[in-house]
Amino acid sequence: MRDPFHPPAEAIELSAILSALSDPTRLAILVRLADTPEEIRCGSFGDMGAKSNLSYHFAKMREAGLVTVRSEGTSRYMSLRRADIERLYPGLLDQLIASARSTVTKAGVAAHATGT
Amino acid sequence: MRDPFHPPAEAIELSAILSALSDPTRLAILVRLADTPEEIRCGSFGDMGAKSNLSYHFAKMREAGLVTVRSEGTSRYMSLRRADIERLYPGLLDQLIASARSTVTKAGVAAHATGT
DNA sequence: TCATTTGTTCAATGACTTTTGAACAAAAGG
DNA sequence: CCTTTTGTTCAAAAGTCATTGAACAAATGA
Repeated sequence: MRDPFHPPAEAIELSAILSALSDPTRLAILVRLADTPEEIRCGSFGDMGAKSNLSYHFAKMREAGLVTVRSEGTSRYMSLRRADIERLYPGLLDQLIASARSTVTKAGVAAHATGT
Repeated sequence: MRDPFHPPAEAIELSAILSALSDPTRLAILVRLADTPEEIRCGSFGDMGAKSNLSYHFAKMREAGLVTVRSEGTSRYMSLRRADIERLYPGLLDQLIASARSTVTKAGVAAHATGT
């Protein structure tokens, strides 16, 4: 499979980053990516919904400039574009991750509402 | 005019905050609010678009828990809900303001794209 | 009372979002 | 070659978003 398109760093817009993270599922994906030092295989998010829907969420995050996606065999591996985002918006990504962590549980979805 | 509804602090969701700030006009409003120590009269944003559209944007920000709106005479005054947001998501609001400042110019809309 | 100021609400429009299942594509393994 | 694995793309549906101008409401001031 071919590697997908990624926007160049200069084209990463703040509003697009926030838009990408305005969805609870994608916030949960962010936290999982932040909690994992290596790349994550896209398939390992299977507990978060249907394949086609996840594919849609991955594309959103990739098009916003939040993640890099790499193809290998039949699989795809994702990781955060830490350096690019840090250079454009210093401190932003870490802060978003910290805030998201307080909202997202290990299970994958929102807490706060349930009081945990 | 009656004061509008505001969500209680516990109901302020991260995804709603990010959603409210995923729009360039509202990011510009955020920066203007952050740059002004006192409340701002809603009418003073007239350079950012049509009245009815601004009213829509104000409502979005208010419903997300980002701002407080107070009525006085025929006017409305807006300010950031700094304390509430700081307690729920420490550091988040200041970071978003800092990042937004690098994207938004005094004129009101986006820079970065134009290279300024 | 009548007009002005300030802002909201409404209806309409066109565009985007999220979600689903079915169809498709590409690599790998038998 | 056939099958399995992994993931994308497509079409459809239902919902939300941003924007506009017109109509409305409420306070103020002549």
